[in-house]
Amino acid sequence: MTTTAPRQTADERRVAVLDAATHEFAIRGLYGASTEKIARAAGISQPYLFRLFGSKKGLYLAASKRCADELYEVFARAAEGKSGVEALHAMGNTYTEVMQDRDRLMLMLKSWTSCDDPDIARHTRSAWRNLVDLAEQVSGEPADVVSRFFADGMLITIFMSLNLVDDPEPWSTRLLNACKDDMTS
Amino acid sequence: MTTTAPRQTADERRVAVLDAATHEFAIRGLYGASTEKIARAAGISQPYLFRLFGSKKGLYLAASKRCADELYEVFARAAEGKSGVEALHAMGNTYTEVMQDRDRLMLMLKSWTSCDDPDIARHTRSAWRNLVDLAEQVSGEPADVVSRFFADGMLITIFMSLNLVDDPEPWSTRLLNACKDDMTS
DNA sequence: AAGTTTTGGAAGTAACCACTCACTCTCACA
DNA sequence: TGTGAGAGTGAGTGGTTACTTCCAAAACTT
Repeated sequence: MTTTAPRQTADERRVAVLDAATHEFAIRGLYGASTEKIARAAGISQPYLFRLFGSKKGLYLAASKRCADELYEVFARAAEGKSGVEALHAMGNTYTEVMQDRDRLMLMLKSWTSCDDPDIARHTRSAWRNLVDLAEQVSGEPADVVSRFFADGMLITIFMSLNLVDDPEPWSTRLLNACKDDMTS
Repeated sequence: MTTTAPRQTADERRVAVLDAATHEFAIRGLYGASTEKIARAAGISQPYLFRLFGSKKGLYLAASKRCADELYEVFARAAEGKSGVEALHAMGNTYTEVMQDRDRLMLMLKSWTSCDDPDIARHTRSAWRNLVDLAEQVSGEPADVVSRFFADGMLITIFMSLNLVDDPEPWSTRLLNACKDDMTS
């Protein structure tokens, strides 16, 4: 008597695959990750993964897109009903929370820096444009304030990827404190 | 009558291999780049590449290290005889010049964001520590000024990798102008 | 001239890769 | 009860990969 695995809809499977893919791509990148490992981690066979997402790059873009969309949503919700620097601070606070999820952090970062693939570059540019538009419109602050918001965000992001937040050094603590002061409340 | 290729010393070859490796790793990253292609681009066979550098990761680290060392040197020379924000501005100006070399830019960025490998992470942290120490000591400015210097640098770097400097959009120009204003002179 | 070191490569090896083909099984519904 | 659509995979396929073994020839040393 063999136990029959419960069936799922394709959409449910897609979510599971995206979760596994986010993890693998975050660690090893587009080229380093293996579709076989992703499929097994999602509990399906490798051929089915290709049926669901077409190609490895298709899967990468889907995972990357989901990440970017979620970040946008979180930002928009955080700033709801706020304006000015108050809105920016709300977004900044949310950002550091969201990026505690290391898979999310590393996948975003990898997409931002893997722009030698034109498809990834196009997606990344549009994700950035959306975020900047949101920050400018919702805050109404001038470019130098918004610029500083994103610049501080980038430094924090790089330092998080280097694990300098959980495992700090004196110099990194100095810089982080300074830029957190004007990014969050 | 076959023309005999002139022999070179191992050190000369190593330089050629590092040049080729910097290019390939910058575009495709540690996992995506092929040692075969790097060897051919450097004008040698693949086995000899492994003799010169031991392993693919060894080569990656060597290329990455050379890049970081050169950046440090360039910074130190730019700030020579200067202090305060003047020193930072000199370093900022040099930075944007140096990073015109896209191979250098992308390889640095890839190292900063490929920290799931402990060896790469260790190297990246120490490179960052050196740069921050230099900026703090040579400028003598407080942490918030130095922090802003690096934060602006990060935003510029990401935007350069996204080609938003050579192929700008209105929103990116706004942000870039704002942060260039207080990073360079 | 003999011997040693160093530069350099031809020819593998074993593992892994993205992706395909042909196929089975389940289940909703007519 | 039968049929068709969607869920799911075993077994490949052709190609690439990092890395090794072993050998050759040039160049330096004595």
